[in-house]
Amino acid sequence: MPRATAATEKKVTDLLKRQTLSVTESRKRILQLFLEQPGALSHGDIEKRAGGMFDRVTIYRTLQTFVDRGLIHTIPSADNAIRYALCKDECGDGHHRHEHIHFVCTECEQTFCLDEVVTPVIRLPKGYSTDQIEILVQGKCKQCTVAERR
Amino acid sequence: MPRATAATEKKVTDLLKRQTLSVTESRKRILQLFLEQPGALSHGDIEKRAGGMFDRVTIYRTLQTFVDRGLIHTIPSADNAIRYALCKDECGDGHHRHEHIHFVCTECEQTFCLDEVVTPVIRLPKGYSTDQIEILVQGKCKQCTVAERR
DNA sequence: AGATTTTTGCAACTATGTTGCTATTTCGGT
DNA sequence: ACCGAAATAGCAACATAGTTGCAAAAATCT
Repeated sequence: MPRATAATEKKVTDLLKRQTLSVTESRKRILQLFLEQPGALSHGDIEKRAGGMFDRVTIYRTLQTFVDRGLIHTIPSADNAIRYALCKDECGDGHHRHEHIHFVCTECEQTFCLDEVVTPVIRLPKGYSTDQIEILVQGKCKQCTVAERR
Repeated sequence: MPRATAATEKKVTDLLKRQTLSVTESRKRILQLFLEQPGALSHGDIEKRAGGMFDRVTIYRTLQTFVDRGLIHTIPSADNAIRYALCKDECGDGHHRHEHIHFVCTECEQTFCLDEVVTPVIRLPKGYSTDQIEILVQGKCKQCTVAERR
């Protein structure tokens, strides 16, 4: 877990300022963790990777703040461990607009956003209305498929 | 929460025997809870509805057993509360085959299986393979929509 | 730099989920 | 209907996850 370079330091600071959030150590560090790697992170993942640098409560609150401001979004799961991933720029204060699906790899156990796969329209029976659609695909990811062929 | 009639008593007993599970009070009661109402139930829901009749651990283990035997299936959620719903007959020992989507109502907060809505095929990028697809739609359900019009 | 506002860390608490062990219940055979 | 073997339930203890109130510390504004 590399320390922040000047460049990433500036990047996370900018992201926070853009959301009019005060720039604090924990926010910078947690945001950096998301930028450092492609997958989604659970609260527990962050706690481990931050290495006891912050209080658990701070991490909970920071994640909640990021979700509220549209910096990250939640990904449901079947194992009682909500994961969080960075949002693209379209998400703003309290509004999340996600058209992509989420992929859970059974090999590396990572969860990714597949931005290039758009959620299809789901036709519901009469009387039902749709607010939001979440698509969770489980399988083997690209990296793990390649790794296995070797 | 009505006590089991002779008819439902027989029904749950038959369901359990069909899976070669021993017929115990807790299994009968928990299965009955699922049959009594249309929505999905979380562990907590069952604990409440069973009214302290069984130990928490028993409920956890019973749910796990039911999932293993294909009597019920899990539904992921974004609020760290896995829900369980009855399976149709196609699910057997260790194999779950679900083609339906799940609907979460924002009004009544219930989760249902929409058996009539089939999960679409999702085309993934090269290198990814699919084991399972879970579709979670959030919105307002039929009952709540009707209730509001009155 | 100082006042104000926001955020953090701590403590305490609730809820959720797991494991090992023993007592009880269920089931198959008679 | 009863008995022994096997499965299940309950208990205790523990582990993990998430919440709230409050005082100390840090960030922001001017």
